[in-house]
Amino acid sequence: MPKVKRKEPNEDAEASSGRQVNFGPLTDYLGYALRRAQMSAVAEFLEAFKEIDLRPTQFAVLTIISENPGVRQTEVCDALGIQKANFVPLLNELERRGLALRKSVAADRRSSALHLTPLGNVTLQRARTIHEAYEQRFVTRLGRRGRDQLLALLNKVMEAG
Amino acid sequence: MPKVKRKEPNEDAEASSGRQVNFGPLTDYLGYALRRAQMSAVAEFLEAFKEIDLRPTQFAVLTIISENPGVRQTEVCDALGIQKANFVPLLNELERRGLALRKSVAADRRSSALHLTPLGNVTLQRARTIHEAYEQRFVTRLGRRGRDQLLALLNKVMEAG
DNA sequence: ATATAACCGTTGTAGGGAATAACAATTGGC
DNA sequence: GCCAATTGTTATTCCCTACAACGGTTATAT
Repeated sequence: MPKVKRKEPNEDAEASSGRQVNFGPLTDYLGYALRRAQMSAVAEFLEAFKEIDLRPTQFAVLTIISENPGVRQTEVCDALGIQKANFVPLLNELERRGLALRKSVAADRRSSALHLTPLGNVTLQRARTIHEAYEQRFVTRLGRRGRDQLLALLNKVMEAG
Repeated sequence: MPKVKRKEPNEDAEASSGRQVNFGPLTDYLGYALRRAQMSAVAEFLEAFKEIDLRPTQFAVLTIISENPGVRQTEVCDALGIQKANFVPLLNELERRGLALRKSVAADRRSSALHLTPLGNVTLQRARTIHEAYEQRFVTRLGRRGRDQLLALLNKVMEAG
Protein backbone atom coordinates (compact mmCIF):
# COMPACT_ATOMS: atom_id res chain seq x y z
CA MET A 1 0.00 0.00 0.00
CA PRO A 2 1.62 3.24 -1.09
CA LYS A 3 1.35 6.03 1.35
CA VAL A 4 0.78 9.41 -0.15
CA LYS A 5 0.65 12.70 1.62
CA ARG A 6 -1.89 15.12 0.36
CA LYS A 7 -2.15 17.93 2.78
CA GLU A 8 -1.05 21.45 1.99
CA PRO A 9 -3.58 23.54 0.12
CA ASN A 10 -5.94 26.14 1.44
CA GLU A 11 -3.99 29.12 2.67
CA ASP A 12 -7.12 30.54 4.21
CA ALA A 13 -7.07 28.95 7.59
CA GLU A 14 -10.23 30.11 9.28
CA ALA A 15 -13.94 30.19 8.79
CA SER A 16 -13.95 27.37 6.31
CA SER A 17 -17.12 25.84 7.72
CA GLY A 18 -20.27 27.56 6.70
CA ARG A 19 -22.42 27.64 9.79
CA GLN A 20 -22.04 29.76 12.88
CA VAL A 21 -22.13 27.77 16.08
CA ASN A 22 -24.13 29.12 18.98
CA PHE A 23 -22.21 28.77 22.22
CA GLY A 24 -25.27 29.27 24.40
CA PRO A 25 -24.54 29.69 28.10
CA LEU A 26 -20.99 28.40 27.63
CA THR A 27 -19.65 31.92 27.22
CA ASP A 28 -20.70 32.67 30.79
CA TYR A 29 -19.08 29.62 32.34
CA LEU A 30 -16.09 30.54 34.44
CA GLY A 31 -14.64 27.05 34.32
CA TYR A 32 -14.77 27.05 30.55
CA ALA A 33 -13.09 30.44 30.30
CA LEU A 34 -10.46 29.24 32.73
CA ARG A 35 -9.74 26.19 30.61
CA ARG A 36 -9.45 28.14 27.38
CA ALA A 37 -7.31 30.85 28.92
CA GLN A 38 -4.97 28.30 30.42
CA MET A 39 -4.60 26.42 27.15
CA SER A 40 -3.84 29.69 25.40
CA ALA A 41 -1.30 30.67 28.05
CA VAL A 42 0.47 27.32 27.88
CA ALA A 43 0.66 27.49 24.10
CA GLU A 44 2.24 30.93 24.31
CA PHE A 45 4.60 29.73 27.00
CA LEU A 46 5.82 26.85 24.87
CA GLU A 47 6.28 29.18 21.93
CA ALA A 48 8.25 31.67 24.00
CA PHE A 49 10.41 29.02 25.68
CA LYS A 50 10.99 26.95 22.57
CA GLU A 51 14.49 28.29 22.14
CA ILE A 52 15.61 26.91 25.49
CA ASP A 53 13.21 23.96 25.37
CA LEU A 54 11.61 24.45 28.77
CA ARG A 55 8.08 23.52 29.74
CA PRO A 56 6.10 25.27 32.47
CA THR A 57 6.59 22.54 35.05
CA GLN A 58 10.32 22.37 34.37
CA PHE A 59 10.58 26.11 34.79
CA ALA A 60 8.74 25.92 38.08
CA VAL A 61 10.96 23.11 39.34
CA LEU A 62 14.14 24.97 38.46
CA THR A 63 12.79 28.02 40.24
CA ILE A 64 11.97 26.08 43.40
CA ILE A 65 15.35 24.38 43.47
CA SER A 66 17.09 27.68 42.90
CA GLU A 67 15.24 29.27 45.78
CA ASN A 68 15.78 26.27 48.04
CA PRO A 69 19.17 24.71 47.42
CA GLY A 70 19.37 21.21 48.82
CA VAL A 71 15.62 20.80 48.86
CA ARG A 72 14.31 17.25 48.81
CA GLN A 73 12.17 15.80 46.06
CA THR A 74 9.14 15.34 48.24
CA GLU A 75 9.26 18.98 49.30
CA VAL A 76 9.29 20.16 45.70
CA CYS A 77 6.40 17.85 44.94
CA ASP A 78 4.34 19.15 47.84
CA ALA A 79 5.07 22.74 46.88
CA LEU A 80 4.09 22.35 43.24
CA GLY A 81 1.32 19.82 43.65
CA ILE A 82 3.12 17.14 41.70
CA GLN A 83 2.94 13.43 42.48
CA LYS A 84 6.31 12.22 43.61
CA ALA A 85 6.06 9.34 41.16
CA ASN A 86 5.69 11.77 38.28
CA PHE A 87 8.53 13.89 39.54
CA VAL A 88 11.10 11.17 38.96
CA PRO A 89 11.25 11.26 35.14
CA LEU A 90 10.90 15.03 35.26
CA LEU A 91 14.00 15.37 37.40
CA ASN A 92 15.78 12.68 35.42
CA GLU A 93 15.38 14.83 32.34
CA LEU A 94 16.71 17.91 34.12
CA GLU A 95 19.69 15.87 35.29
CA ARG A 96 20.26 14.39 31.86
CA ARG A 97 20.40 17.91 30.42
CA GLY A 98 22.86 18.92 33.10
CA LEU A 99 20.59 21.53 34.67
CA ALA A 100 20.04 19.97 38.09
CA LEU A 101 21.46 17.12 40.12
CA ARG A 102 20.68 14.88 43.05
CA LYS A 103 23.21 14.94 45.85
CA SER A 104 23.09 12.12 48.31
CA VAL A 105 22.81 13.32 51.85
CA ALA A 106 24.63 11.65 54.71
CA ALA A 107 22.07 12.43 57.38
CA ASP A 108 19.27 10.60 55.62
CA ARG A 109 20.32 8.07 53.04
CA ARG A 110 16.80 7.81 51.71
CA SER A 111 16.53 11.35 50.47
CA SER A 112 18.57 13.32 47.97
CA ALA A 113 19.32 17.02 48.05
CA LEU A 114 18.54 18.87 44.84
CA HIS A 115 20.79 21.55 43.41
CA LEU A 116 21.14 23.50 40.22
CA THR A 117 24.31 23.09 38.20
CA PRO A 118 26.11 26.18 36.89
CA LEU A 119 24.45 25.47 33.56
CA GLY A 120 21.15 25.20 35.37
CA ASN A 121 21.66 28.62 36.90
CA VAL A 122 22.55 30.13 33.56
CA THR A 123 19.55 28.52 31.94
CA LEU A 124 17.26 29.74 34.70
CA GLN A 125 18.53 33.28 34.26
CA ARG A 126 17.84 33.05 30.56
CA ALA A 127 14.41 31.61 31.33
CA ARG A 128 13.62 34.51 33.62
CA THR A 129 14.41 36.97 30.88
CA ILE A 130 12.12 35.14 28.51
CA HIS A 131 9.48 34.95 31.19
CA GLU A 132 9.54 38.70 31.72
CA ALA A 133 8.61 39.22 28.09
CA TYR A 134 6.03 36.48 28.42
CA GLU A 135 4.40 38.19 31.40
CA GLN A 136 4.54 41.50 29.62
CA ARG A 137 2.09 40.19 27.06
CA PHE A 138 -0.53 39.87 29.77
CA VAL A 139 0.14 43.39 30.94
CA THR A 140 -0.30 44.60 27.38
CA ARG A 141 -3.66 42.91 27.09
CA LEU A 142 -5.03 43.56 30.56
CA GLY A 143 -3.18 46.61 31.72
CA ARG A 144 -1.01 46.54 34.80
CA ARG A 145 -4.02 46.92 37.04
CA GLY A 146 -6.02 44.26 35.23
CA ARG A 147 -3.11 41.87 35.34
CA ASP A 148 -2.71 42.31 39.09
CA GLN A 149 -6.43 41.91 39.62
CA LEU A 150 -6.40 38.68 37.63
CA LEU A 151 -3.54 37.30 39.69
CA ALA A 152 -5.35 38.14 42.93
CA LEU A 153 -8.62 36.63 41.71
CA LEU A 154 -6.94 33.43 40.56
CA ASN A 155 -5.33 33.00 43.95
CA LYS A 156 -8.71 33.50 45.59
CA VAL A 157 -10.23 30.80 43.37
CA MET A 158 -8.08 28.21 45.09
CA GLU A 159 -9.13 29.18 48.60
CA ALA A 160 -10.76 26.32 50.41
CA GLY A 161 -10.68 24.31 47.25
CA MET B 1 26.91 22.77 55.13
CA PRO B 2 23.39 22.04 56.20
CA LYS B 3 23.22 19.65 59.03
CA VAL B 4 20.73 17.24 60.43
CA LYS B 5 17.14 18.24 60.70
CA ARG B 6 15.00 16.66 63.33
CA LYS B 7 11.69 15.27 62.25
CA GLU B 8 8.80 15.59 64.59
CA PRO B 9 6.22 12.83 64.86
CA ASN B 10 3.30 13.30 62.64
CA GLU B 11 0.51 14.61 64.82
CA ASP B 12 -1.17 16.74 62.23
CA ALA B 13 -2.32 15.62 58.85
CA GLU B 14 -0.99 18.63 57.06
CA ALA B 15 2.40 20.25 56.94
CA SER B 16 3.99 16.88 57.26
CA SER B 17 7.22 17.90 55.58
CA GLY B 18 9.51 19.69 57.96
CA ARG B 19 10.94 22.44 55.86
CA GLN B 20 9.15 25.43 54.47
CA VAL B 21 9.70 25.79 50.78
CA ASN B 22 10.36 29.25 49.44
CA PHE B 23 8.37 29.84 46.28
CA GLY B 24 10.44 32.84 45.25
CA PRO B 25 9.04 34.78 42.30
CA LEU B 26 6.67 31.93 41.44
CA THR B 27 3.87 33.47 43.48
CA ASP B 28 3.85 36.43 41.11
CA TYR B 29 3.71 34.40 37.92
CA LEU B 30 0.36 34.74 36.22
CA GLY B 31 0.82 31.56 34.20
CA TYR B 32 1.52 29.58 37.33
CA ALA B 33 -1.54 30.96 39.11
CA LEU B 34 -3.59 30.16 36.03
CA ARG B 35 -2.39 26.58 36.05
CA ARG B 36 -3.07 26.03 39.72
CA ALA B 37 -6.49 27.67 39.56
CA GLN B 38 -7.47 25.59 36.58
CA MET B 39 -6.35 22.36 38.20
CA SER B 40 -8.34 23.27 41.29
CA ALA B 41 -11.41 24.15 39.24
CA VAL B 42 -11.25 20.90 37.28
CA ALA B 43 -10.93 18.88 40.47
CA GLU B 44 -13.99 20.58 41.90
CA PHE B 45 -15.87 20.07 38.66
CA LEU B 46 -15.16 16.35 38.66
CA GLU B 47 -16.24 16.11 42.28
CA ALA B 48 -19.48 17.99 41.61
CA PHE B 49 -20.31 16.04 38.45
CA LYS B 50 -19.30 12.66 39.80
CA GLU B 51 -22.89 11.64 40.34
CA ILE B 52 -23.72 11.96 36.65
CA ASP B 53 -20.20 11.04 35.52
CA LEU B 54 -19.60 14.01 33.23
CA ARG B 55 -16.26 15.58 32.47
CA PRO B 56 -15.85 19.23 31.48
CA THR B 57 -15.37 18.53 27.79
CA GLN B 58 -18.38 16.24 27.68
CA PHE B 59 -20.49 18.90 29.34
CA ALA B 60 -19.33 21.46 26.80
CA VAL B 61 -20.09 19.13 23.90
CA LEU B 62 -23.59 18.38 25.16
CA THR B 63 -24.18 22.10 25.55
CA ILE B 64 -23.05 22.89 22.01
CA ILE B 65 -25.15 20.12 20.51
CA SER B 66 -28.16 21.23 22.52
CA GLU B 67 -27.79 24.80 21.30
CA ASN B 68 -27.17 23.69 17.72
CA PRO B 69 -29.25 20.63 16.86
CA GLY B 70 -27.96 18.89 13.76
CA VAL B 71 -24.54 20.45 14.09
CA ARG B 72 -21.70 18.61 12.39
CA GLN B 73 -18.71 17.18 14.17
CA THR B 74 -16.23 19.54 12.57
CA GLU B 75 -18.27 22.53 13.68
CA VAL B 76 -18.26 21.37 17.28
CA CYS B 77 -14.54 20.76 17.08
CA ASP B 78 -13.86 24.24 15.70
CA ALA B 79 -16.05 25.81 18.35
CA LEU B 80 -14.45 24.06 21.29
CA GLY B 81 -10.90 23.89 19.97
CA ILE B 82 -10.84 20.11 19.85
CA GLN B 83 -9.05 18.10 17.19
CA LYS B 84 -11.55 16.22 15.10
CA ALA B 85 -9.52 13.07 15.57
CA ASN B 86 -9.86 13.34 19.34
CA PHE B 87 -13.54 14.10 19.05
CA VAL B 88 -14.38 10.69 17.64
CA PRO B 89 -13.92 8.60 20.81
CA LEU B 90 -15.47 11.41 22.84
CA LEU B 91 -18.64 11.30 20.79
CA ASN B 92 -18.55 7.52 20.70
CA GLU B 93 -18.77 7.52 24.47
CA LEU B 94 -21.69 9.94 24.48
CA GLU B 95 -23.46 7.75 21.93
CA ARG B 96 -22.68 4.59 23.88
CA ARG B 97 -24.28 6.14 26.96
CA GLY B 98 -27.31 7.11 24.94
CA LEU B 99 -26.87 10.85 25.42
CA ALA B 100 -26.20 11.89 21.83
CA LEU B 101 -26.40 10.36 18.39
CA ARG B 102 -25.11 10.77 14.86
CA LYS B 103 -27.80 11.14 12.23
CA SER B 104 -26.76 10.59 8.65
CA VAL B 105 -27.68 13.50 6.45
CA ALA B 106 -28.96 13.04 2.91
CA ALA B 107 -27.50 16.25 1.52
CA ASP B 108 -23.93 15.29 2.38
CA ARG B 109 -23.26 11.63 2.97
CA ARG B 110 -19.85 12.39 4.47
CA SER B 111 -21.08 14.34 7.43
CA SER B 112 -23.36 13.39 10.28
CA ALA B 113 -25.79 15.62 12.12
CA LEU B 114 -25.47 15.54 15.89
CA HIS B 115 -28.47 15.53 18.19
CA LEU B 116 -29.20 14.95 21.83
CA THR B 117 -31.40 12.04 22.79
CA PRO B 118 -34.23 12.58 25.28
CA LEU B 119 -31.93 11.08 27.89
CA GLY B 120 -29.26 13.48 26.74
CA ASN B 121 -31.59 16.42 27.28
CA VAL B 122 -32.55 15.21 30.72
CA THR B 123 -28.91 14.68 31.62
CA LEU B 124 -27.99 18.12 30.36
CA GLN B 125 -30.71 19.71 32.47
CA ARG B 126 -29.40 17.86 35.50
CA ALA B 127 -25.90 18.95 34.60
CA ARG B 128 -26.98 22.57 34.41
CA THR B 129 -28.42 22.40 37.88
CA ILE B 130 -25.19 20.94 39.19
CA HIS B 131 -23.26 23.56 37.28
CA GLU B 132 -25.20 26.37 38.88
CA ALA B 133 -24.09 25.22 42.30
CA TYR B 134 -20.58 24.78 40.94
CA GLU B 135 -20.48 28.35 39.65
CA GLN B 136 -21.93 29.59 42.91
CA ARG B 137 -18.79 28.48 44.69
CA PHE B 138 -16.81 31.01 42.68
CA VAL B 139 -19.29 33.74 43.53
CA THR B 140 -18.95 32.83 47.20
CA ARG B 141 -15.18 33.17 47.05
CA LEU B 142 -14.86 36.17 44.75
CA GLY B 143 -18.13 37.97 45.15
CA ARG B 144 -20.46 38.52 42.22
CA ARG B 145 -18.41 41.45 41.05
CA GLY B 146 -15.14 39.59 41.41
CA ARG B 147 -16.46 36.62 39.51
CA ASP B 148 -17.62 38.79 36.63
CA GLN B 149 -14.29 40.61 36.58
CA LEU B 150 -12.45 37.32 36.47
CA LEU B 151 -14.55 36.09 33.58
CA ALA B 152 -13.91 39.28 31.64
CA LEU B 153 -10.18 39.20 32.33
CA LEU B 154 -9.88 35.56 31.28
CA ASN B 155 -11.57 36.32 28.01
CA LYS B 156 -9.17 39.19 27.45
CA VAL B 157 -6.20 36.89 28.05
CA MET B 158 -7.05 34.99 24.90
CA GLU B 159 -7.16 38.05 22.70
CA ALA B 160 -4.64 37.92 19.91
CA GLY B 161 -3.15 34.80 21.39
C1' DA C 1 16.35 -4.40 71.43
C1' DT C 2 13.29 -5.51 68.57
C1' DA C 3 9.10 -5.10 66.22
C1' DT C 4 6.36 -1.81 63.99
C1' DA C 5 5.22 2.20 61.67
C1' DA C 6 6.39 5.94 58.78
C1' DC C 7 9.01 7.89 55.22
C1' DC C 8 11.83 8.63 50.56
C1' DG C 9 12.48 7.66 46.14
C1' DT C 10 11.43 4.50 42.57
C1' DT C 11 8.95 1.40 39.22
C1' DG C 12 5.02 0.11 36.82
C1' DT C 13 0.59 0.83 35.16
C1' DA C 14 -3.36 3.25 33.66
C1' DG C 15 -6.03 6.95 31.67
C1' DG C 16 -7.27 11.61 29.84
C1' DG C 17 -5.92 15.28 26.68
C1' DA C 18 -3.85 16.95 22.76
C1' DA C 19 -1.11 16.68 18.30
C1' DT C 20 0.11 14.71 13.81
C1' DA C 21 -0.07 11.72 9.77
C1' DA C 22 -2.58 9.10 6.90
C1' DC C 23 -6.74 7.16 4.88
C1' DA C 24 -11.64 6.06 2.52
C1' DA C 25 -15.56 8.08 1.10
C1' DT C 26 -17.67 11.87 -0.66
C1' DT C 27 -18.41 16.39 -2.70
C1' DG C 28 -17.40 20.27 -5.69
C1' DG C 29 -14.74 23.20 -9.06
C1' DC C 30 -12.87 23.42 -13.51
C1' DG D 1 -13.84 13.37 -15.89
C1' DC D 2 -10.09 14.99 -13.26
C1' DC D 3 -8.29 16.97 -9.44
C1' DA D 4 -8.72 19.42 -5.12
C1' DA D 5 -11.05 19.89 -0.85
C1' DT D 6 -13.94 18.24 2.94
C1' DT D 7 -15.82 14.82 6.58
C1' DG D 8 -15.11 11.52 9.60
C1' DT D 9 -12.07 7.89 10.97
C1' DT D 10 -7.87 5.15 12.49
C1' DA D 11 -3.46 4.96 14.36
C1' DT D 12 0.39 6.66 16.80
C1' DT D 13 2.84 9.66 19.81
C1' DC D 14 3.65 12.56 23.68
C1' DC D 15 2.68 14.97 28.05
C1' DC D 16 0.42 15.16 32.34
C1' DT D 17 -1.94 13.02 36.12
C1' DA D 18 -3.17 9.36 39.27
C1' DC D 19 -2.69 5.10 42.04
C1' DA D 20 -0.57 0.88 43.85
C1' DA D 21 3.28 -1.32 45.26
C1' DC D 22 8.08 -2.04 46.40
C1' DG D 23 13.18 -1.82 48.57
C1' DG D 24 15.77 0.69 51.43
C1' DT D 25 15.97 3.64 55.33
C1' DT D 26 14.67 6.01 59.50
C1' DA D 27 11.78 6.84 63.45
C1' DT D 28 8.59 5.30 66.98
C1' DA D 29 6.78 2.21 70.44
C1' DT D 30 6.83 -1.54 73.31
